[in-house]
Amino acid sequence: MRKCFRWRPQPDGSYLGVALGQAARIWEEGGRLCISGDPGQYERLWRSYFDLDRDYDALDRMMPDVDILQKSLAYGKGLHIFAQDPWEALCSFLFSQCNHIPRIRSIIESLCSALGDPITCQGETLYSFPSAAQIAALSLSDLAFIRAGYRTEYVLAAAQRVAGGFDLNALKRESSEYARTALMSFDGIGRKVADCVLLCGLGKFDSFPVDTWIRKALSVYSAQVDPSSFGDYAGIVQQYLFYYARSMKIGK
DNA sequence: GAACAGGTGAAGT
DNA sequence: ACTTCACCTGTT
Repeated sequence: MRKCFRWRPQPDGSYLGVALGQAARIWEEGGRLCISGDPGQYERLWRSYFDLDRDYDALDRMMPDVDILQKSLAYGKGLHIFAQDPWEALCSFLFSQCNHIPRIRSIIESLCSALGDPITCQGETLYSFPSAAQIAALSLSDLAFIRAGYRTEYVLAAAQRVAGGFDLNALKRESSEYARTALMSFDGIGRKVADCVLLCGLGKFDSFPVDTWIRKALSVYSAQVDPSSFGDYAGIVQQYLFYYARSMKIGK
């Protein structure tokens, strides 16, 4: 839920969201995750999207005895990294630069509700994330309504490139290094955004995005962390750290 | 109303 | 190679 901007809490405690063109309601019942829809849809979509087959508890045994890492692990217990669509992840993290989470959300929501396809789920209407082609068909001034400032140009240029044939999904099969370099060739994508897309959009769990919160937390606790020592759990460690640092406002 | 926000890229040392 | 700054705009 942390790095995903499209699941909204509902009055009854459940969450409503859209992913990969499908809508669902999710809630917790007796400590277990429940997802609306039929078993076929679960197998096809949600099982991999919510990353339900990974052993997140492996970190309990692997996490070094470093104060802040242990605190983060205890605090964020239960977190999962969602397998977002690469294009949606790319846009979301382009919007995220120098922005607060509520504003990122509102930019994405206005984009989706204006351009996405409507999907009904249990009486609610939600909207899919617009494809690159849908966005590429518009001009910069057409897109002014999303109020994303200078980031709109980045997203429009990326949309034109992806709609023109750049295959983001194909990067899943490449090495993290190759995919990172490819992502950083987009205007407005630097190391941090690229690493977020690697982790949340391309399933590269060795990616460890370093943002201001991670930087501050590590420096306040004067902790030395070598992401590569975590192997394919680096991204999950990063999520624990981020969530803890952000919630505690470490360094503020 | 200034300062800042889950960065980036260009220009300046 | 390291430091500084502008970039759009909503919130604090």
